[in-house]
Amino acid sequence: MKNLTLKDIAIALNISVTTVSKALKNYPDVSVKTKQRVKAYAEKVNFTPNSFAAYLRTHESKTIGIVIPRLNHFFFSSILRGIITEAEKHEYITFILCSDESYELEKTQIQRLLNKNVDGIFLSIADKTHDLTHIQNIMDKDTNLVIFDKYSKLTPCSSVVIDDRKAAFTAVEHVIKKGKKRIAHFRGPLLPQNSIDRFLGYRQALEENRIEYDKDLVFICDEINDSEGYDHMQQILDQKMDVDAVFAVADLPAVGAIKCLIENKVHIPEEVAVMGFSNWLISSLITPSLSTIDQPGELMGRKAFQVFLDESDAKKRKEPVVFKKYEIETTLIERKST
Amino acid sequence: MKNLTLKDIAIALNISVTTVSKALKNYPDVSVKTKQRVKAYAEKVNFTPNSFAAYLRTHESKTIGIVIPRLNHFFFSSILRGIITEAEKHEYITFILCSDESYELEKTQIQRLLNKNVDGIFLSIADKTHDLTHIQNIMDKDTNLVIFDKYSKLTPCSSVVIDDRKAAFTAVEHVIKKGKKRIAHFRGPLLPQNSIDRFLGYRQALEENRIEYDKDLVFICDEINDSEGYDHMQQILDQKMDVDAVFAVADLPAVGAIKCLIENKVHIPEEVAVMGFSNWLISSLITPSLSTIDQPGELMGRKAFQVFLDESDAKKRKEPVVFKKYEIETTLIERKST
DNA sequence: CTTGCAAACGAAATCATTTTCGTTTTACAA
DNA sequence: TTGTAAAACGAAAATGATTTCGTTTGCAAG
Repeated sequence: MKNLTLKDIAIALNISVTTVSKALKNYPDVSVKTKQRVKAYAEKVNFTPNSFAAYLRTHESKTIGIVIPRLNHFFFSSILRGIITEAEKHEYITFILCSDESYELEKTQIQRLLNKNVDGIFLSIADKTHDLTHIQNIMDKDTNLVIFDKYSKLTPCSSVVIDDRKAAFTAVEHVIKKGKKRIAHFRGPLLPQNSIDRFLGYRQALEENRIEYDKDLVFICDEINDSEGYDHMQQILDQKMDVDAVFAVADLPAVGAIKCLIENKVHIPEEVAVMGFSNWLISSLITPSLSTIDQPGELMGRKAFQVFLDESDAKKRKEPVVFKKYEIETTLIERKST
Repeated sequence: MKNLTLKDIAIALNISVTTVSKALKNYPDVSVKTKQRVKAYAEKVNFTPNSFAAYLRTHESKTIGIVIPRLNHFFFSSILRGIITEAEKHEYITFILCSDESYELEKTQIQRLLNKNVDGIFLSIADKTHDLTHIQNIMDKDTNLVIFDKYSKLTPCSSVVIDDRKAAFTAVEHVIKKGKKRIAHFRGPLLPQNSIDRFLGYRQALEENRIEYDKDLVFICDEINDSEGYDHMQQILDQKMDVDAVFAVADLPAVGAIKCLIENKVHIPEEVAVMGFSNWLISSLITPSLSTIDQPGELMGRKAFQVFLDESDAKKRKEPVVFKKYEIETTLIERKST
């Protein structure tokens, strides 16, 4: 069964293709009677206009694309959900690509989205992304771009992020208020701004509470997973370091640390408290449950789409687009691990 | 900066649009010299053909669509990853939609994909899907369909699944071998075939090991999450039921059960063993770690795409398409909870 | 010098929709 | 009855790539 076209309807009703098209789009120069006839028939035969042909004229694909560094990732999945559901409400449909934290892939995938003439691109840049020529390509093609979570300070576009520094500050201060003074930090890799900012928040919290910063208490997680957290924790225990709390850059390393502490029969939080970051589902399910910072992914996704829509509208009205940085509020979630 | 077209290249090189198109697609009736000239120029100006215009002639969109019931879900994310990465290798790009387990949404989303003229649809049907008219729409439009994980026995298409019954059988037998005899089952809702099959596997394992089936030991999880597992477990403890193991339909309810057991200071696995299903990341991270059945999502996704590709090729060669059911192997993962 | 043929190129149709612009029809006042 | 404006409709161009079918050119054989 081949696809129905305007022509088929036109022949069936013995009118022109033009009139059918206009009737369906409520043009004023079609009589009410004809409109009804056309719409009724289109409904009956379940006609839907061919989006490809439509694009050729309108140059609106009603399509967006998302590039994220990881797919199997609670936080990014939440963002996806936010963008997709919001997009659906506005009749947009979403391509998804995963860069696997690779700059090369990120580049080709963006090119692929541009080739598909998406109306907007949503990007969380990979840890290893160093230059921004691929982003320039998006600009050159005049495609809307919204960056979320992982950003670079240099990108000429709007972004939806959290205040990593402030959130980390809150997290560490919470631990300090619990009476902890020797707080280790499992930080992320050197490159993405997020891990830098969270580290800075950590330092600032120490500083403002007159706790001396000890660089030996900072451990780098090259990959943000549980085993790095486990290993760092084990090292702390092996070396009998004086540590009474850990603030991890994300929930997974924190969970790894907890696993290690349990296996070594160290009491949480009495002997060592553990603080995560992101509020993944897992943080509420482990025992003891993990205190963390809630990073509302779905909300960020929805906001990102709205930003896109606003800029898209502005462009249509030929207004100048001003780039903004939207900071979504995070909240401290206190659980048993602190 | 507007999009480059064949015409732009043609003008620049002072040849016809036809020749440019043919040169880029390696037609034999273009001289080697011209081909080189065209390709070099196209490369230089970073030309990519407009996919919408191409579709209009070829009727191949090089696009696929996935509809899944949940997005923020470890197993489905893995499948996504499998399909997307495999699709990318073959120059396909992927739309994603989420039905939220709603039949209505599933229906409209499939319609949306059909409107976008995707070459193939990958579907895991929602729990609440009862009739299959929307699937008929896919057939009517002669679009390839591959069903994975959640399937219905009635759908006229290929599917990539696991043998839920056998896997559940293996899981329960494992628990029995550990010396357990009073094994409760937290089953899924009544509708999807998976929870039925897992339940049947559970019964079969009991039967073949001469353990009497006790319907009071079967609890239904309407939503497959941790809190239902927690609540059922609490009920078992409150009523002091004679239970020495639990086999849950999925990892989340199993994790809930573990949480409950820990809080009630019941020893795992000595007093009560817990068996999950799916091998979510979380199952290896909690303490005690959860024994489970590994359901290789990414592999299933890759297989699903290959099935699509095969059927797609068969269609192109006008060969008849025979629908097959591919069963992916699952493996028992023994951890501390048993 | 013609004919035949292959190599190289291009005109034009095609895909399905949108939209401009022109034509026909209708309605109503003069 | 005629004139005129508005209402209703349709022809055709345009979107950009693909592909069929011709056309041109050069060259060799007859």
